[in-house]
Amino acid sequence: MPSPIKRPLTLRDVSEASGVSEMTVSRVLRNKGDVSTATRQKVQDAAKRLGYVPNKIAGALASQRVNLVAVIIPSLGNMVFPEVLTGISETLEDTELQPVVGVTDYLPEKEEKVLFEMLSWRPSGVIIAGLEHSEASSAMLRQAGIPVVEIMDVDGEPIDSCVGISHRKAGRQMAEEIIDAGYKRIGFMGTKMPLDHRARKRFEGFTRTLAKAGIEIADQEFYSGGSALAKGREMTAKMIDRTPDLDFLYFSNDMIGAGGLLYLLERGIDVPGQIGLAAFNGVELLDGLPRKLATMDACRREIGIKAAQIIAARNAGEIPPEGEIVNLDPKITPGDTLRR
Amino acid sequence: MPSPIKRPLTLRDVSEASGVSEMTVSRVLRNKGDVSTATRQKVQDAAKRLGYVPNKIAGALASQRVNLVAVIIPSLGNMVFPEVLTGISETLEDTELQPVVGVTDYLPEKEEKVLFEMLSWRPSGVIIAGLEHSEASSAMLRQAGIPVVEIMDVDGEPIDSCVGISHRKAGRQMAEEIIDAGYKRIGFMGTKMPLDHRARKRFEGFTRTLAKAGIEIADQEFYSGGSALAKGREMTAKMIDRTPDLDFLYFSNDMIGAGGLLYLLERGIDVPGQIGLAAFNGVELLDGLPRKLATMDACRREIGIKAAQIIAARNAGEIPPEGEIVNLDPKITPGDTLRR
DNA sequence: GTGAAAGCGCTAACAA
DNA sequence: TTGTTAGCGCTTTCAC
Repeated sequence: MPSPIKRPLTLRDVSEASGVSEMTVSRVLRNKGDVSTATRQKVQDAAKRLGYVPNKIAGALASQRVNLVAVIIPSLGNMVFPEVLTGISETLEDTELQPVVGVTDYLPEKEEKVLFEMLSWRPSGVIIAGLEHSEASSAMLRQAGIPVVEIMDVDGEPIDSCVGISHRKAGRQMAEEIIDAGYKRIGFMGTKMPLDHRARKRFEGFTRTLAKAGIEIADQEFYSGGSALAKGREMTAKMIDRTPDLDFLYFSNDMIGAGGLLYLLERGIDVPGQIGLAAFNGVELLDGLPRKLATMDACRREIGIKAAQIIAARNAGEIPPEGEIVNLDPKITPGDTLRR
Repeated sequence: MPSPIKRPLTLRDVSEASGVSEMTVSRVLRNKGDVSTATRQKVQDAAKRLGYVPNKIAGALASQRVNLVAVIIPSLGNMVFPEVLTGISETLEDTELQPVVGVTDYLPEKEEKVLFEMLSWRPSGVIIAGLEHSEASSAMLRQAGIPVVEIMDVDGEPIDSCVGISHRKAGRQMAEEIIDAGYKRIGFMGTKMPLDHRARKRFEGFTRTLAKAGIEIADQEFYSGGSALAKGREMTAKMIDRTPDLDFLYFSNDMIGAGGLLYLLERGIDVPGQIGLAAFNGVELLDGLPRKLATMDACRREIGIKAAQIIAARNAGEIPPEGEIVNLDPKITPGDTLRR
């Protein structure tokens, strides 16, 4: 049993316990430089026996290298972001880099705070959601002198690199699909979030394309807070009540779309005969629904993977520090709530 | 526009730019000690103008204090854990502490790795899910010399403090409820995860209580991977096909429960008349379902809040470093899938 | 293959 | 109120 020392152990403790100089102990513990098998063994034994945990703070300060990647996202409650994180983690697992997550709750001030906080740990790179940042945040990112990858969106001016989809195009594509299918009286439901720029861009792309075809949104409804599934249900009820001649509902996310779908089916409304439905995101959840909701894949895992690859490559010095723009292609899943 | 310096700025830069000693600059930037308003102003101006971001690595090393709390959870995809995180974040927001999340994927080896990694940053405390850890992990936690709070579960021997519910009791309570309602032919569906000890304990509490009433699980089914909603649907279909005389289905989580519910309703089966249903977790999602699924609240936010409070109090030296055990009481939400 | 010395950028403790 | 000195625990560099 290891001795119950309260003060955290230092290299020196291992050095003394093994009779090897601190420097050599350090080398063994980092697998750096040539060390004879004998001393290596002595050191490893001692370290293990004592339960030594190296102090990264000191290591980072001395080496001027911190193998952390700051990942800044708006929320963890959305499922969309955990999926991006999965892609990032998977990719970084093959490197010495480690992701550290910060959450902004879609608030620019909080983004600023979180960013400042993370940069003060001198990470090797930053992956941050969105292209819209406050003056201060942009300045910090630019000054940081480390690779920065803005993700999820490509509609705008990246600071450095950028991996995502065009949400304007996503909105446009869905609108085209709906127009092609012959729907005319279209209702929209979304979140009451002026700061969710991606949702806003999708909406813009959507309405503009409809407008070009001479169609205007016939009704719309926004929500905030609460269970998205329940909100989708409620909003749908309200909307088809208020505007009974709607023949299509476009939801800004899958969860409210699922709520709407469940409600319509319960009411015995023919989907997609009487009313067509589409949403956005392509979350796994949808697989279990009674009918497959038309949606659009936002390439979340791919975004995470690509972003992490960019950081890793830059960190390894493989890529000249140049901005790279990766514009992924969101694909429509027609499902069976969109008549053909 | 700030000058485009590539080397990160140091205190010294601010000191030179403001004509104030490094030490006083440090004081201003940390709001520590008395500094005249004049110098304070000078320093703040200079820091802002240069875009100085303090180096926490150096600060932490010098002060021997790191205001980080390591939070170690099995997964981010489960919604349960983001909710715990929310409670933790909220609570720590009022302090100088910051949560840092690590994910284990329910793998003990990964837990060990993540723990080692996090401890090497010398955090001020650890919040870790579960009471079951490898020898090495337990040793690290014990040796760390910082407050450790094990969360989600109280059925076992905590290393230090512990906040959670008794999953055995949760299983027992649900079994009692079902027995009281007069159900006799009970099917169980859960995850194929020998390492999810909490699910295991719930199952044990459940079956034992049934056994005491002379009831045995009539059928069971386990899944892994994929969309939980879809799996719930599939498993339910398979099970009521295989064992048509079942009058109750108990699901180990709400998502598969929801899938089962949707399936049964679609098939036109009377719930809870012909078949009763219950699940576990009390996730918000359930609010939007056609029928309210009976479930049990696992007090997730509360657990996060309480755990963070313990760490914060210990960190502030308010509480003698003694193990505290908080046994929360999970409450049954009967919903309307359990006949009375 | 191994060790000694000199910092990394900041803060504690003390002095002025 | 302000400044000086001496590290924090490690790694870099260079000598052996």
